[in-house]
Amino acid sequence: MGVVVKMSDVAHEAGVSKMTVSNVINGRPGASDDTRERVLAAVERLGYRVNTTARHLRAGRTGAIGLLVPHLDGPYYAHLAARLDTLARARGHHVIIERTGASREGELEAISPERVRPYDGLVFSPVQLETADLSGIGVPLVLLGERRLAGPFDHVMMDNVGGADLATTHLIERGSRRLALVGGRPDKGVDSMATLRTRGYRQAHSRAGLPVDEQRVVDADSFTTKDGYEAVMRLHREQVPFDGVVVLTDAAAMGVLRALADIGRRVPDDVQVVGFDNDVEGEYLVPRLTTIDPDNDSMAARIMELLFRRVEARAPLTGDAVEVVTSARLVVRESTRPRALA
Amino acid sequence: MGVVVKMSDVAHEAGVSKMTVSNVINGRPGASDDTRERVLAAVERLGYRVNTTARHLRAGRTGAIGLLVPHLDGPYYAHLAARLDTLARARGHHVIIERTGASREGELEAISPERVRPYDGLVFSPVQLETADLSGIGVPLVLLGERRLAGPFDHVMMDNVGGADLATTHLIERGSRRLALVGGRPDKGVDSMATLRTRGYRQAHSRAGLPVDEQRVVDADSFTTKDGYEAVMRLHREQVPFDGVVVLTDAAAMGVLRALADIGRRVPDDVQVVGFDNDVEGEYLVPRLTTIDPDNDSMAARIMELLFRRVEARAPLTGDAVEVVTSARLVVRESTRPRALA
DNA sequence: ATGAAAGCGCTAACAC
DNA sequence: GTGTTAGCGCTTTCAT
Repeated sequence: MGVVVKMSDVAHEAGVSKMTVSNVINGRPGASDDTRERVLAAVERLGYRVNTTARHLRAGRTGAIGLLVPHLDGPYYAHLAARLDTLARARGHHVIIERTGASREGELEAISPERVRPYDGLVFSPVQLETADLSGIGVPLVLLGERRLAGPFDHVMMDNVGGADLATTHLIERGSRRLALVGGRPDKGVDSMATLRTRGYRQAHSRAGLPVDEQRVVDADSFTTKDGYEAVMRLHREQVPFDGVVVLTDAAAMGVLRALADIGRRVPDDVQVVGFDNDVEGEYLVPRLTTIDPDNDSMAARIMELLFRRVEARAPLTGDAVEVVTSARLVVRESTRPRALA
Repeated sequence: MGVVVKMSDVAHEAGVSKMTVSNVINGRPGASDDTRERVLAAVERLGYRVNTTARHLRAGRTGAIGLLVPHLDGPYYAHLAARLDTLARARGHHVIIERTGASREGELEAISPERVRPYDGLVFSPVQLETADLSGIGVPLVLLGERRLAGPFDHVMMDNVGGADLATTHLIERGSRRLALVGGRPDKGVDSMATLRTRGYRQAHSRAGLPVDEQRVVDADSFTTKDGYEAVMRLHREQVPFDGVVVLTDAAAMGVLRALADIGRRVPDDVQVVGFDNDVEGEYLVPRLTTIDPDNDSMAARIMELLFRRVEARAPLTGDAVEVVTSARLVVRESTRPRALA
């Protein structure tokens, strides 16, 4: 247990040199099948595992990928972190999470040379910072999230517009004509989750040739369950007619469902509801929530692909920045009707 | 930017040897004040930072602390992870999060020699595993959470019993006599958050000489907002009288507050409510939630203290296991009455 | 009080 | 196809 097996032990056991062991372990060519087998057998027998610290020292790397996120309150970034870490491990790295607090100072500190030095690469979800703030960064960097920063940075974002369009179109196809939007927000030039999803809602309407009734577009502070509940209650109080609700998040959709129950409207018979995010809870609600799956897994995969392209090339900023928008998928469950109405 | 300053550069700049630089940097004795100053000046001027990878290689360590948790759904473990990471960094380490999925297989895999090897130490919140499963572990380990495993392991837990007692006693002192317990669970020998907090509720009653009316002890599936809401609705439907509610979690307390509003009972005038966890949201509820603060920060501090005691001694299991119970604190806000009634 | 040498475990570069 | 040499940046040991 206490004994640590090193490469030279394997070399000795297999009757070869350390270098040959290294070559075999790393799948490099230039070792006969015979030698390869003996080495692998020795590795197996001794239970050898490479010392990544030594490998990183030699390679001039640390093995750490920094994930800079505004907060860890919701499940979103926590899940993303877990997913990214799994992917990083497959490449001999690991993910360190740093909270920026969503403030300009917090973000500036997090990307300062001092703090950034220990990382081989960075995944950053910016809230306040602009392109200029990132100019001197000496580390491979992938941007994440709604904010589209011009510049030489790879950027991965979920398809907020397309997803909301998908959700809205689904409700229209299944017979709703007066669609409320819970969490809608006016488009003031700055992209955010809310403005982008609102754009998708409008886009679907215009494609279907349906007008948007502005009194049905209700803002919802922070997209919590409570906000969703109150948004519906407000519509009800003000007697705004609606037969479908597009909700900006599943959390808020939970509140929407409860509110509809409280005011005696059946889902999906009287009102259809569609959420966004595909939170696990949605599957256990009554009725089970139809929602948009932003496919966070493939988002995480794309992020790591882009990041390691640069990490491995040891080139933080080689001109060709890539922008990836991962495609959203509709998950139909019980809060929308099983098929189109006549 | 691209140039990396190493210790030999500093040594050259200060006109001393690497060894002297190392001594100064690490605060070791045996360097004249004069030399020390020159070295520090050189460090400053060149912007030198130690290469932790090299340091760890030399020390035979990795710098990684593994945090093995069942899941990352709620804010609880996410916050803990962030807190632990901050503390670990102060000691030149960092925290890697691993999800076990709360299953026996998941936990066994996570503590397998293969997976554990890359860590200098482990913080583990066990759900299924028993002492025997941890027997051969060759890494410093601190256990975390409700489950009290016999054995040579340090263990840190929050004071669930004391906290619930504190909450219950507070309600009694402020004049409630018929206290409901939302999330209560019968004590079947296996300790869990729910059974421990239930014990505190009973303990406070018996100390105050008050009987516990079992029909007021309501189970709540998974302590979500919805569970809390439904628990109160059930009490209401079954016409169980109550003038105070102890809720096992703040999340559930949110549902309790809404339910009380729905059935027209004023808080704290008709019914007092106290939660547990001191979630940030509690401060923004209407009324603001009185709650128990489990002091997660000092819990995190104790965990790291205990862990590094072993990491630095390079002794995973030196006989003297410590069990720490961090003390809970009452946070009085608006959901309980400002002072004792006559 | 300070320094020189050796080596942590691995791999790039160059023999053989 | 395989081995040898050298060195990544740091710290332990032993001299001075």
